[in-house]
Amino acid sequence: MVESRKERERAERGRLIVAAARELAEAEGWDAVTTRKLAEKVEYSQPVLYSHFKNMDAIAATVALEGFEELAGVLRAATSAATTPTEALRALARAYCAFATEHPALYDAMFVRRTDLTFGTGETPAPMRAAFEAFHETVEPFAGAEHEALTELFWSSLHGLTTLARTHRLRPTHHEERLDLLIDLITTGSS
Amino acid sequence: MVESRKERERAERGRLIVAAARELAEAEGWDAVTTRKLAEKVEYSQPVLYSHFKNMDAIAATVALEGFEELAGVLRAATSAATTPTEALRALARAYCAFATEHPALYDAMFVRRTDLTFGTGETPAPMRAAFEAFHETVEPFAGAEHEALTELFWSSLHGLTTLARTHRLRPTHHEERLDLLIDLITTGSS
DNA sequence: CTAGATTGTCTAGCGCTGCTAGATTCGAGC
DNA sequence: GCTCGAATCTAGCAGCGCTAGACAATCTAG
Repeated sequence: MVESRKERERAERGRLIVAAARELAEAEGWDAVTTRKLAEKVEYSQPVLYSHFKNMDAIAATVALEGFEELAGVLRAATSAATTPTEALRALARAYCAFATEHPALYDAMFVRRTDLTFGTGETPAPMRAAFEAFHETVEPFAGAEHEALTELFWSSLHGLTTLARTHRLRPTHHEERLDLLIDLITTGSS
Repeated sequence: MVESRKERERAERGRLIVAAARELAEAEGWDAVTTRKLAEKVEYSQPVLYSHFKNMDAIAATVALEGFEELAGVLRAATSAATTPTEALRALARAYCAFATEHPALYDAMFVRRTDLTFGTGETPAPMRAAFEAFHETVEPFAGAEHEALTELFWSSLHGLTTLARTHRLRPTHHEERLDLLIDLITTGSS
């Protein structure tokens, strides 16, 4: 069928656009991801971008979704290798920070840039829920009734550590020490 | 002396620019703070802005510095009213989050926007050191050798909580619960 | 195999941005 | 009142997100 071939080619070009946006963002930051540069990179004119996505923010949101899938995988891999709950917690924290450090632009799209991706509602996309679920499960052995709150707190703390460290607002040499301290507080916590 | 009058008027206009930028940012977000709008607001042409500041980022940085002064004052006031270390810690956390909530654009300039303000070095401006110092002192009763790290961690956790909450990435109804949990972890911590 | 319709793509342009060179106006000192 | 330097503005550059309308490629029907 001609239609299905066209559909496939079109989808392929959509993926090409997202990949180009991600590459450009990781290489030069999101400020450098302009419609003109992006169009040039995929070797089409600017209007083509708008036949695939509503606007630039939608492209960034798609990149973010890709990031959530990868993050969920990375977190799963990290915790599944651990043999004790504390080890799992530490592995999760390290994996999360490593992910943020290795893919700063991706992390920006996921957690820093303004986005209309909805968190914590029924419409939250599956990859986002999966990533959050990894936190939820790993924190479980250390939580009581406040399980949900501890999950959010742990995630928030890691988010704060990574973002402040990345923008040179924390001493760059003491990352491990801060992380160990966080793990320590949670594992020897009050619950 | 004529020169000193000119100097005064010039300084006054500088303050006017910063105030206008802050107002505009709080009212419509930093995206709306453009050189043209800013120039119109202070009733001068755009080039005048550049005779006071190197560029728009420098204006935002000056707004940020103003924010650090205010934050330091707010934190001092909050902790000084407390009678126990735990109360002080809780008051600090609440004051910090309240500050971030009440002045979102100011908070952005201080902690989210890319800036060339240097943290944690010898050249760090006094207001920034003062704000950090409030954290440092309040955390002290709960810290051992890792005093510095705990300060950074506590600050990072609050930063993570506020930024994620503000961008609708956390359940909006459970802010207090998360905050209490953080205080609980630190006060009953391992040290 | 060609004619016409449809789909896809591009060119050109709008109104905006940060920033600046060069013209112009203002005001102090004589 | 005039001159000269400083202060300020006008006008413009290059680039931004985004889109209308022109054009080209492709499919369908005769």
